[in-house]
Amino acid sequence: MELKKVEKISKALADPNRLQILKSLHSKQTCMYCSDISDIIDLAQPSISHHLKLLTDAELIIAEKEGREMKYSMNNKMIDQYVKFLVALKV
Amino acid sequence: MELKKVEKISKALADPNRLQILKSLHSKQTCMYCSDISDIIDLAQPSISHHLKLLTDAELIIAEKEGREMKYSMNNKMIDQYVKFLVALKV
DNA sequence: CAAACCTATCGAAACATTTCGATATGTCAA
DNA sequence: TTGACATATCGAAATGTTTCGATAGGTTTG
Repeated sequence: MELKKVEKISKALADPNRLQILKSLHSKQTCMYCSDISDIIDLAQPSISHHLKLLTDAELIIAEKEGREMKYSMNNKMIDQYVKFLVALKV
Repeated sequence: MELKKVEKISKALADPNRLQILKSLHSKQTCMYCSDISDIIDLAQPSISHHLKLLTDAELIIAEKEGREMKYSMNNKMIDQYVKFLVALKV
């Protein structure tokens, strides 16, 4: 994995609200809608949209349009790749 | 691992210079001194000191005083803990 | 089609991070 | 003890991130 990509993923993980979103996605064991996320995180709608964009751009989550809603799900593959890089970093 | 700690480690990993330091620590398969790091990274001395502090505070590297030099080495255990958190995040 | 709804984008304010020159602190060597 | 060296801290400028209100762009429902 490119350092640039590692940096992007690390940045995406470096925020309490975004970590909370990921934890919720995990605990729900399924996808979530924007409205679900509003219930969990105490931020205005544009802020939530912003955080979801950063997570999506880092490909940590996958966004799918479903009617007028957006469906978000965890991208396990990207976590695996990131983890692989980290493990390879060890001496 | 606490979310606060995950955030701190992620922040520490979210910078190209700090990633470069970690990669160098890995490739050298050993500890490094500040001066070694100056050779690799094109930043002023206070900036390098700052980056090393963030990595040390996140416990990704271990700093030891050795005479008037500082010796830095990778903290594999912290990487393991961070990785464990990430893997547990998957659905 | 119009109104209601969901999400994204814009612009700006608040806040955090990065960077460096200057300088302080601690350590060794003569 | 003094001078040279290694690293840390301070203060400030530049840059990046987070947040929100306002508003725009699609989509569904009546």
